[in-house]
Amino acid sequence: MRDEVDALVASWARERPDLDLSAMQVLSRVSRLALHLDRARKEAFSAHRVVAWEFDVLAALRRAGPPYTLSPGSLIRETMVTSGTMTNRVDRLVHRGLVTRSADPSDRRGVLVTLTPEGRDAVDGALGSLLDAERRLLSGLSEDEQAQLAGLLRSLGLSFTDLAA
Amino acid sequence: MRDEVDALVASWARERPDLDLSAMQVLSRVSRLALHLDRARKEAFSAHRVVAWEFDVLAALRRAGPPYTLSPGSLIRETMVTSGTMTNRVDRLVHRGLVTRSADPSDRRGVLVTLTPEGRDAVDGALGSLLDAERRLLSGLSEDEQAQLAGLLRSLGLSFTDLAA
DNA sequence: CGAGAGATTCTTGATATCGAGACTCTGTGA
DNA sequence: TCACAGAGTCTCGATATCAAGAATCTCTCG
Repeated sequence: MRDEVDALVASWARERPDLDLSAMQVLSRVSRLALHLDRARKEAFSAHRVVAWEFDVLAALRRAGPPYTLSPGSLIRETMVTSGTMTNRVDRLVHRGLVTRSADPSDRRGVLVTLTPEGRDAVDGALGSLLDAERRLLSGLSEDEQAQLAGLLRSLGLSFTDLAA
Repeated sequence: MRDEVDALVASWARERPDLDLSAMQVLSRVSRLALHLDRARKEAFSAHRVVAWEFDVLAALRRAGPPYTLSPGSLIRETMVTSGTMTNRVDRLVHRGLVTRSADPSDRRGVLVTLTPEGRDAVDGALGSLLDAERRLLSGLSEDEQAQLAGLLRSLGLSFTDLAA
């Protein structure tokens, strides 16, 4: 079976027969899959009145374990966004009652963001729907294939970050 | 070697031992790789004074072959953005002199977007840098592994779009 | 002990996106 | 032929992001 990326590469090959396009076969598929995945996540979250960026923040707090508290700096590192973005996100989550913001008693520069019970319910529900949706999306691959794919993606990601460093 | 996703899954497993997290092993890696890839693309394009969204539009026109002309509707389908976004993109590319906009002689509702020689130079240069960067990012995998990965991603993508339909 | 480098968070302004709806034009069916 | 459903494009308002810099506080080192 041919997919969109095969078509993409074929049209580049027609116009630029001088180039080696093999890298596209892998990396264009990664980008396209990520796009489709974003839409699927959005869909999965909608039943829980949560959008993707909210989930990212709430999930980081949930994963931290009780008392479900992290600094904005930790949240920035976990979610890979800038500090301005995180300030804005925390503001809106406070306004929705899903997290609270309080002063860090041990560092007067610092702030602590804590999940409320409502926030915890929201993230737990959304995670369930997300995992259901993801399993459905992966159902076309056998377990062996899924494991193989996870392994190759791990290798690729590790060599990415090595190159960046 | 462990990566960030192994750590992510491990912390979810600690907090939610009741859930089956295997799907994350594949799909979280896809999302994260796409993020890193976006940054690498941006970097590769910068030498040619092109940003990613500009490349996406110019590349669609370049792939179409002479006379390098497409309708906004075709560009929307190629680049997977909304019509409002495409209007805005074409406006700015016209302003930069990389494309022209003209009336479609055969349909008075229609518009034709055409690559200028400057646009063609820009996209050809950017494509070269992009492919160089992508090959570097993939250099950690053997050719066999790259082919295997491309094949698995193709299967996954095809089953995605089947499910969406 | 005090100065300055660094950490932490927030503010501001520029940018780019989406979604919904407006507008114009095409082409078909009665 | 003429209404009208639908295609194609654009406008507008809401939203979210980033980058750069300001403001505040900590802590090391001379």
